[in-house]
Amino acid sequence: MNKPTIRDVAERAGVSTATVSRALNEPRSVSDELKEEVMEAIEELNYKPSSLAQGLKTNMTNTLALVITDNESPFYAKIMRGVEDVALENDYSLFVSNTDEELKKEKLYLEKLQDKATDGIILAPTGRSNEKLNHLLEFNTPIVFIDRWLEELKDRVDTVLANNLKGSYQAVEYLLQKGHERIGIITGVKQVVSSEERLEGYKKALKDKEISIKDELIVEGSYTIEGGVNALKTLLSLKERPTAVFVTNGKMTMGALKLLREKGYTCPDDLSLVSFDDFEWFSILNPPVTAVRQDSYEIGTKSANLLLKKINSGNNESTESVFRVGTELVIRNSVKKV
Amino acid sequence: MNKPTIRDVAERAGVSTATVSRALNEPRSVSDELKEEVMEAIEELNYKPSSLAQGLKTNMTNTLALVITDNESPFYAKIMRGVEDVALENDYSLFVSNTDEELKKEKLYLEKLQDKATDGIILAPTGRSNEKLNHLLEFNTPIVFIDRWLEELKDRVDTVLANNLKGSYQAVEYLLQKGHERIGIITGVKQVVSSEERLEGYKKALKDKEISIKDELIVEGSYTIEGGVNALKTLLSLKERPTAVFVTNGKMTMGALKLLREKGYTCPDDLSLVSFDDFEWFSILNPPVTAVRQDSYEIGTKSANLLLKKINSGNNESTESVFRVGTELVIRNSVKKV
DNA sequence: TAATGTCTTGTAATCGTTTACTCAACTTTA
DNA sequence: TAAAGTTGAGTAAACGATTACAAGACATTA
Repeated sequence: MNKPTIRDVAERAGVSTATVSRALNEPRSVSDELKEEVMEAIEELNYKPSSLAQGLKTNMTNTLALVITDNESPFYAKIMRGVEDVALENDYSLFVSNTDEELKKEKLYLEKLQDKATDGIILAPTGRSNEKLNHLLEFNTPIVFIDRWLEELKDRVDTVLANNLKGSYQAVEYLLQKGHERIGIITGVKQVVSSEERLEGYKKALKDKEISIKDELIVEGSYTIEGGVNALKTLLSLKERPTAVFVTNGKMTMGALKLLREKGYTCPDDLSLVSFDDFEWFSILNPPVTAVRQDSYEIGTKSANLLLKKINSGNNESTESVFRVGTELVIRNSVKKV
Repeated sequence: MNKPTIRDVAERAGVSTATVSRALNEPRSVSDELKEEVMEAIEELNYKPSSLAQGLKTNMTNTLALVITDNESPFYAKIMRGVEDVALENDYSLFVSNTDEELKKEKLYLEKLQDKATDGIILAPTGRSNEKLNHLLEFNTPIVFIDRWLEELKDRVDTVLANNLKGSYQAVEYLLQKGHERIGIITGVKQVVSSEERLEGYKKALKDKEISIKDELIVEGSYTIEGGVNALKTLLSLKERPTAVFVTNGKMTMGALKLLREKGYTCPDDLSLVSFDDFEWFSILNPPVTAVRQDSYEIGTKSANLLLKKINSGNNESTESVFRVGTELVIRNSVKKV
């Protein structure tokens, strides 16, 4: 059976297509009798207006896109939830895609989105600028960044992200309170703000306690499990080992814990650990891991609401530009007092 | 700046819109000179054909939809990855939505998809039939089920799912080998095949060893963390406790482990445990959890490929109807010998 | 009663593509 | 050299909605 069109409905109800359209879009302008006839026909045929045709005519598709780096990460999975909930509430559908931190894939997806005529895009940029993004901006597609931003576009695109500096500061401050002074940090992907900010929080906390910052204690883990493993390996091979590490995202924490287990080290006895990102399963680990929780669901809802506001206002200028979402240190048992 | 249309390109290249369209869709039918002119104009304007208009004309949108119950579950997150990878390879975009096991949300999303004119849908049905699904089928939208199916639609819709019975059987067989005889099972959502099959595997393994099946050892956990907690509570409150439990999905395993920790029980000393679903973090738990791994990535790729085949063949009849993906028992340390 | 305004409805153009038809300009063939 | 075939282009009609415009039927007003 073919999908019914507005013409089928019109015919069945004995009215013009204009009347059907009006019955649906501005019900008050149609008489009650006709309205009823129309609705009946719609019901009988299971008619739903074609979004394609509507979109073509109205230039609105009621579609958003979420472009993240990895939907398997609980961090992004929760963000996606937030975005989806807001989208659903406002009757928008959602495209989702993963870039795997690859600029190439980011470009590819943005290009596809250009022609899908998405009403707006929420993007976690991989870090470098790219021409497809500029095309989209030229054509006034509303865009909101999450978790990261691009320096060159900072004044044209709003960003929603956690208060990385504060969260990071709290984590390291906590380690200091517990008596640790030789604290390693495993950092994320270079050129990505969230990563840089977390490093800064670490430095600031140390500085405030007048503890010198040692380059050897700063190791890059590039936000992956493997990276976490290797970075911790490096830290553990230091002549003078750190007594604690601050791991700046959940995936790398997973890697770090894996390595500790393999090497037969126990946490926190041999090494204390605090993680940025708090995953659900942290609480059933042995020991339960102390972590900085960022409210990723809120990053999702906030960015989606922001995007919708832009779409609806038709105003594509950003005013406030950076929106911070709170963090919270969840203290468990992976840090020992020294 | 406004999005350039095919007319803008045609004008700039000094040809008709038909030529532009042909240059893009059947390059051999256009002379090299004109083709070059056209391509140049396209480049200069950053022109991308409007999918909306194309879709309206051709009835193909190059869009798939994935409707799952929970993208935060690693099981579905991996499936999504599989689907996305296949989609990207074939130049399709992907809508994703969560039903939270709610029939109401399932209906809502399916209804939205009807008018978006998605080329095909991959659905993890919540378990009960629904009229929106029937509408879609009436209008010949290709659909593939994953992880579950609906009895009434079994002959009209193909399904891709794990070999639940075998995986389950292996898990319980393993427990039996280790000397356990009083084995509890925490089952999933009722009316859902994957859940029923896992229960059956459990029963079959017991029967084959001529161990009687006790109703009190079968408790429903409805696939949620909370459910896992409560179900295990029930099992532990039995006069005669089981020495092992088989937990039939990863989320409930999380709940079970949570409860054990709270109660101060240790695994496997106080209770052995095997999980259906193998999550990445199982290996860093204490003890690492023995689990049945289902290749969810393959469920994703297989279902997507199947769907694409249906879309391309225009043939919406299902022939084989059920596709099974292998499982594997990953033995770690959560089962002790008795 | 005629003029004016309001309320409903229909007609037809339009959004940006694709594609069935045409047709002119060459090639080929006998 | 004339008939037939091949190529490469353009014209214009869809696809399924929305909406400016027109117009008929009433109600209102002077």
